[in-house]
Amino acid sequence: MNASSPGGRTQAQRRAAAEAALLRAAAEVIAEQGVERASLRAISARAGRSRAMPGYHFGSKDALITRIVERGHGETMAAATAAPGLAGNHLDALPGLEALRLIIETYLQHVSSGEAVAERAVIVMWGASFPARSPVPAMAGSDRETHQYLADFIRAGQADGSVRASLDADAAAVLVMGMARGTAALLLTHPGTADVGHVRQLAGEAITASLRPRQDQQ
Amino acid sequence: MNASSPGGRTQAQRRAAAEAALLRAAAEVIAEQGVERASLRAISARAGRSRAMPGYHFGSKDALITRIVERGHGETMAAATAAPGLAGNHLDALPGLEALRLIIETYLQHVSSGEAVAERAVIVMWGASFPARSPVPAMAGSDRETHQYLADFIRAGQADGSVRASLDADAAAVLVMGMARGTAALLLTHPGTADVGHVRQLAGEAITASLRPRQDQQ
Amino acid sequence: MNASSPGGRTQAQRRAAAEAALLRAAAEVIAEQGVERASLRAISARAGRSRAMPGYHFGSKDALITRIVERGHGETMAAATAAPGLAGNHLDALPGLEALRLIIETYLQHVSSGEAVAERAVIVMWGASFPARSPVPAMAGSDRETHQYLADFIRAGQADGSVRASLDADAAAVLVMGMARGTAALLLTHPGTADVGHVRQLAGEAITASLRPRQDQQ
Amino acid sequence: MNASSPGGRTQAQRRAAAEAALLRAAAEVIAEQGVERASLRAISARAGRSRAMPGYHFGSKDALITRIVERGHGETMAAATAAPGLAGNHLDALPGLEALRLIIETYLQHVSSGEAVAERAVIVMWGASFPARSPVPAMAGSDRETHQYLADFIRAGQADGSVRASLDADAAAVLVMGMARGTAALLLTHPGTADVGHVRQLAGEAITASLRPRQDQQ
DNA sequence: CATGAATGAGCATTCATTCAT
DNA sequence: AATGAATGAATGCTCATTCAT
Repeated sequence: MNASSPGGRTQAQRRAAAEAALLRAAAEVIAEQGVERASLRAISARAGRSRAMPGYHFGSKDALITRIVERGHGETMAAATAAPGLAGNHLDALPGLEALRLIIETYLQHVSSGEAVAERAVIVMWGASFPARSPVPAMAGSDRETHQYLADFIRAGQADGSVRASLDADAAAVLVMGMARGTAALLLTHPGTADVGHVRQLAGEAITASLRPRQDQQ
Repeated sequence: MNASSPGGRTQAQRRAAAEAALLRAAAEVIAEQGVERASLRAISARAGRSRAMPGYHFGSKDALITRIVERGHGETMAAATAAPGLAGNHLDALPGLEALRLIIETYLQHVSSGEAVAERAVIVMWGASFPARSPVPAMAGSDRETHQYLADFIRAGQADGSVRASLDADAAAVLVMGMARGTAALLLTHPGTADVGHVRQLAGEAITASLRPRQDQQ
Repeated sequence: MNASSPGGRTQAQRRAAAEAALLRAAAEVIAEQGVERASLRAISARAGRSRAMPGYHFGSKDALITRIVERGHGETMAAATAAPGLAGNHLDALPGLEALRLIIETYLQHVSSGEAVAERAVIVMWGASFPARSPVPAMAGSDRETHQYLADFIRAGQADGSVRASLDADAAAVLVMGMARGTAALLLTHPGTADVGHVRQLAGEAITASLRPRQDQQ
Repeated sequence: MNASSPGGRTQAQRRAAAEAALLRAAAEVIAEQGVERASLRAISARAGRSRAMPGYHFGSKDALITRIVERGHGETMAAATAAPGLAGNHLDALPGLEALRLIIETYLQHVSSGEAVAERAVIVMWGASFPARSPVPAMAGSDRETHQYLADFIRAGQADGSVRASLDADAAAVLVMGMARGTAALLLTHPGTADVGHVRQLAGEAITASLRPRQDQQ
């Protein structure tokens, strides 16, 4: 765009690179120290930039946090959608209950892999949002989106018969989301307590067994 | 003890009352503002005491937090044990799976009631313990105790036949605990999203359906 | 005095014992930590008494400090007077210059012995009195007494011919006192730097050589 | 460096000016109130800066104190080297004993002049270093340097014959340094007690008379 | 476009002191 | 006579933010 950028990298590109470096550093520091303890100084230092960069690029710490929340939400959604068990199929092609189980198992697998810094940061920020006056207001919206995302799959499952029609879709979504986030948090904070694969499989079974139409029981 | 205190309030009683007031106030402020934002000033003010009291009674903020964690852990255990559905029976008299379901349902009921300040504070502190370097080190021990408590019921269920013998008791305990804490957190942070009773019932069904011996499937 | 003290120890004796224990503990803590860092809590703890005892017995920290200053001053004077080289004679029987030299050498010997807690505390409090607004106001009076004590010996020496008549007795007293206190402080803070005996002997020679009547010059 | 600063005050200059103002203010407050009573608030206020500046420029109070110690040490050395009696000559050109006497007399003159804020601060910090656990750890190194500086002159005097060869140079250095610091402290804390000129002259005579080779005695 | 100097608010903690017992 | 509970003031320090360069 700007003809004055000689090296082939436009200013917009440099700006985007700087922001990406800051966001990555922020996610790392947040995952390590928590939202409140993650100082802009530490984030700037880890990103190798000057202390004023966060304010310059994002305006305030709250705005930076909001960006991290959105970014982590997006990455989590993308990772869930790109489930390894899909084999090219789209998630919507599966029965609702199967899609739900696959999403949760993929999520637990992904989070526990140790590579998902953004997802870990999201869990940390989720934890920080528990107080009544949350210092991460952006988390509320992200949570609502996640809830709707899961509830929609449950309703789809009720439509296609894979999910029991009589149950409250919102309550089921709260259960599924709470189970996924809660077990993920425990797996991260208490790594050696249980085998990740077993937990993941059990989580899938719990979803399937509790949401499917009643077969044998009356 | 001291005969010179005629009014019925000994110094030990006054001290205990002051500590109780501080602990109650601390739990409230933590539930409202979070662990880091809960300043000793605010806690003292809410307890109606001077700013130096937390330091005088507990030595440091960390020690106060530890006390709150222990207290909340104890109250949670007591509330779970005193389940309303027990009707005088002891928890150990039930089959392991039934006891587990009762504990979790009681917990969710209790937390959502709005009266359980200590339990809500525990959830908030649990959320604060998600970063790799947790500012609530005492939470780790409390979590481990809770895990063992649940795992023991699961193993008891495997012994009495109410829980599938082939599953990993630790993995199951992680799932149950994660589900309970995670759904409780969601119910607290997003109150109107789903009906508490439905979520509680679904949680119980998820536990029962996923841990009981397989009946129909193969 | 009080007939209600059964054990043979009167209340006045018990009071004196408590005060002595507090004063000894205070001198120790002051020698270790300095005047400002010597908290009444630490002093009480070292004396094995309750935290309110200093205030009860001395009224305030300043008053306690004043008592320590007076006590240390007295002990220093007593130690200087009981010089080991006197062999029964009284200090006043010696020529003024010789008495002065003996006082200083005894003082340096005594302070460096490691047993003189009160004297070390006096040096520490002397150091604390260097700021323009001293937190040890009692030190000024003690210093003045010491100055007069030394100046009197110098004037006596001028009268008996052992000290040069032409010199300013006050200036000489400042020099002698500064030399004694300053070298004592250095010996205490930098123990291994020089041999105590050499320093003590040199100090004596410096006093003798600079204050005696001129023999060879002119 | 930066061409965009037209007014002649670069950022580096502003930083240096701010640090100098803080150091000067710190020396003043320390000389007045002592090291422990010299709060960063008071220092900032006297420097006309905000309360966060000491932390920003020096990191901690200890680091600031260390800077003051080094600065005062340097100024003291510079003042001693630039003795008014030198008349262009270098200090090393004099006999060792003469140089030593000149250094001490210059020091006493300089300190008593009332203009030497840094030197007075050094004396105050020296006094604060008397406790066994000194709150001014940087003073130890500064003292050692001063000791070596003086001991080297004494050894040079022994080499050139102006100082008695048989004496312990380290012991003599302790005596000279203790005398200088001690008398300076007394002159500052008890201004009217003795004439500064007399004390200074007597100090010089004491050094000369006690360190020179014995002429008449024996 | 980007930096670092500078600020004011807030934090946990320690202290000498006072008071009821 | 003696204790420990309780207080308000003060301290060093960290932080997000703003501003001149």
